[in-house]
Amino acid sequence: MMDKRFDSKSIEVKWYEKWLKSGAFSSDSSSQKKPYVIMMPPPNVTGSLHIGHALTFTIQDILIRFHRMQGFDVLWQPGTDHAGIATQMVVERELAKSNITRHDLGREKFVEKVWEWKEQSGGTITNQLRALGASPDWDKERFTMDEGLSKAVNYVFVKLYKEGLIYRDKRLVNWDPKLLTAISDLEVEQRDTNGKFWYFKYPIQDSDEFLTIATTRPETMLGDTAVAVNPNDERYKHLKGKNVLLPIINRVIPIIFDDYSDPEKGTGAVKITPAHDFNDFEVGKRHNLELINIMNADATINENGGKEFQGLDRFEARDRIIDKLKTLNLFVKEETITHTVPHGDRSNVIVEPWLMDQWYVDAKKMAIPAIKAVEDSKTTFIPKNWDKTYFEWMRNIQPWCVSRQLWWGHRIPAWFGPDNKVFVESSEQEALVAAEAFYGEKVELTQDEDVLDTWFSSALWPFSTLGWPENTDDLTKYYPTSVLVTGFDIIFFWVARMMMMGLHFMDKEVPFKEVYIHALVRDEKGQKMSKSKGNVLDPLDLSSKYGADSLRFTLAAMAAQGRDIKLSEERIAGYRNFSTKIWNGCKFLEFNSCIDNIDKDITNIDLEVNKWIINLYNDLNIKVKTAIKEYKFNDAADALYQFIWKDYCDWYIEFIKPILNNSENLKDLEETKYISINVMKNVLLMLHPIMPYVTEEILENLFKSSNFAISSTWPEPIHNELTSTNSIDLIIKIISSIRSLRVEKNIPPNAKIDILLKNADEHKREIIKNNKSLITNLAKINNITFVSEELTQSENFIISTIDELVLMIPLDGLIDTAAEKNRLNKELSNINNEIDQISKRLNNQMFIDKAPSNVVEEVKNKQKIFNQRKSEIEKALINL
RNA sequence: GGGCGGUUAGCUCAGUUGGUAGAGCAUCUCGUUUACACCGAGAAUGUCGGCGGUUCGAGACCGUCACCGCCCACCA
Repeated sequence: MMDKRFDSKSIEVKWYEKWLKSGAFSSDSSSQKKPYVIMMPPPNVTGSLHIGHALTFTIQDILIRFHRMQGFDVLWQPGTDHAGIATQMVVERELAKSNITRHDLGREKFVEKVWEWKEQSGGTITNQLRALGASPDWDKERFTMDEGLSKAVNYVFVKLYKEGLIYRDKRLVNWDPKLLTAISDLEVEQRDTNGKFWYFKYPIQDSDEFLTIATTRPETMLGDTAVAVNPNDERYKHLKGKNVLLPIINRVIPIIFDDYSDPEKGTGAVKITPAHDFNDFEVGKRHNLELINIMNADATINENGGKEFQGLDRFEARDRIIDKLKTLNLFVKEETITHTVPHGDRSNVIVEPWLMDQWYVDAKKMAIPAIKAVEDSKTTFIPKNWDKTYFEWMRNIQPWCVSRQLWWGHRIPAWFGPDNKVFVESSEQEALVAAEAFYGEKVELTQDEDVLDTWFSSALWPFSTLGWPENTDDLTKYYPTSVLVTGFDIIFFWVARMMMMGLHFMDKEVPFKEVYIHALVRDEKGQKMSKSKGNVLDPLDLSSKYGADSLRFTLAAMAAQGRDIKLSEERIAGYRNFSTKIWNGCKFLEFNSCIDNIDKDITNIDLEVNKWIINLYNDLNIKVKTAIKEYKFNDAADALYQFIWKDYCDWYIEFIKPILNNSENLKDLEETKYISINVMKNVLLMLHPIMPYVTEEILENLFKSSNFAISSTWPEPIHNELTSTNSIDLIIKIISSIRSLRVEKNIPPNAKIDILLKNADEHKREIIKNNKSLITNLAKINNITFVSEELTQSENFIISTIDELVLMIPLDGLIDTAAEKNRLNKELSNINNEIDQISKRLNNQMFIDKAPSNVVEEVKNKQKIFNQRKSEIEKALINL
């Protein structure tokens, strides 16, 4: 005898091994099958699996398993991302434990260390993926820094440079003074911060007047090269052509007139620091202002800030400057404000706009075809409205700063000659050749120290993983890919950039035809999960506690919900119960040796119950297939849950118990064994993409199947020549009514009672007679008698109405008259409400005239039934 | 400031061509009949955020207000 509970843990490892060994995960570019391709968003090699990964990979695995069963040549391309900053930080932290910095090691040694670390722990996340049951083509696993992909990165950089789409520029960058690297706009997070607004007086040259300015960053005044006022600001019109004397530094700087200055803000006069503020930089360009850089890379004040402050940290300098201005009597006031301040998303420190040379991609130009492709529906977003987000960003895209002052990453293939002339070539040899041609002699070159933004290589992922720039079979067959599955948080970081690069390099072909955007997982209160809040749900814990299947089913069931998924552990526990339910239901079939008939060929299906479950199964088959194709995973999960638990286990199994126990009627027995097992087998196959483990285990262990679900074909509807019949639905209604009355009237569970049925027409009598045993068994009654219209209601009956049917239970002396009156009155008032509603509609001539006739008919029919029920209950009340 | 969402049962949420509201969980009552107590049977539960409009008919469509959330840009 099997265990009552299904033990997920013991079978998961076993099945994963079996799948791997069977080659089920492998794609085959030489097969004639049509391709279905998903590029797995490569997780950070430093990472470990969090619940968001679990969601995205579960969805992808469902799609992959589904399409594999649909007969596609499926490629789910796995891999990991070198994650420049993140990985470098991890390894630096490791080194810090032994009091070593990366500078102690030097670049080459450090990078070696990172590779070592990657070899050791880089496989963590992919191993965790296996625990989830993910079925990518592991043989094709790639890493963004492996040889082939690095070659692609190099090729792209050089090509784009030569096309003028990559260039070097000196402008303000977002400088992270902790990580000591530039970061892109997207890596900057604006955070609400409590700060202060300080007002200072700048003395006007050759005058007793002062100009009062306001600032949130007093330290930047050391680099001021102007004060701006609005040309239309009456208060300052008289200052045209004047200068102010910058306090402390004692630099004479002009008062300039520029629309940038907003008379409503602060004092209407704004200090201009072109080297340390993005807006001021633009103003500076317009007015030809000097750019004075006052900071070092670590955000300490440099020599341009004056002896007094040189070497101080920016915040310390700020305090000192305020003090100094106070002593100079130039301090006016301070206000406490909340404002947004840019922070580095990795370092969490305030970033400084800093003037320097960096490499940029001309994103504006590259975005044009990427925008058009979505406008023309070459690529579509699901849900549709995400294309707005995409357009919004793409149409306002800024130059993409792709250089990073890190050591871990793809080193930029640029070499500098003696006079800083740059040579961008795919190798040092080629750069040397180019330099020699340029200078007319052999020269020494030094390679650019910087590496590329990690997203630069990720942007190539859909084709670099397939062997590009070589023209491989994989590339021909699998590009463009079918769908990209991801969260909305990386539409900008990744989706947009893959579109740009894909269209540019792959012969104007989009990298994916569809982009399915799913929600982000939050905790049960809707908060972002984070380690510091301690509200993290670890998918591996959950998986080992409840089984990977339960976690997967939960995520699928919640997948279609809004933007956020609020995940609670209880929900997963609920679906763990579902696996147990399936297991037990199937055990019942096994116990009744239904498997004997799994391959029988029975064509005539006679029993109503069997026809009934077949019809429900056929509906389910279409529903699940459609739902998955439309990315409505919750619909698929709900439909399966409903069918298995309610329809199959609660009703069908109960219905067939007497048939299976009665070996006298061999024909019914054989038919029922055959249908019960085949329907369940097919449902398990349909469930397999969502719950791969339990389905495999049941098919093999209980149903003795020799084929794996993973490589089975998707089941088809069966016996769909059967005309649908509602007879079982009527039976179910009758049983439910009787049960309901029993509980309400406190009729002992084991008391066998009789029931009387009134108002049953020939057709209904036929159905009820044919299925009498179902009713008597499940409602625990003795007998059903049809009675005529004339039978008078007496106090010996309790009644219930099912459409026009009247169900009566004779109960001599057992009726609590008052309670029964109560119940009937309540029912009556419900019915009256319904009748009121219906009458209102039917009395409305406009409704009769304008509504479609079938709707009107429906309402009239309802009216008839409710009126019948009303009169029955009124009769009963009178007789009480 | 620009954009995108949300507001439905105690909780979490479904509800795609407008026909009169559903699921899971939680709650309460009853029950161990040989698949399952991670179970079964039953019960209770809603002015579908407010107001206005379109319509015979609105949870759904339009307008407007309120509250909540997210993204982008900014507050010198």
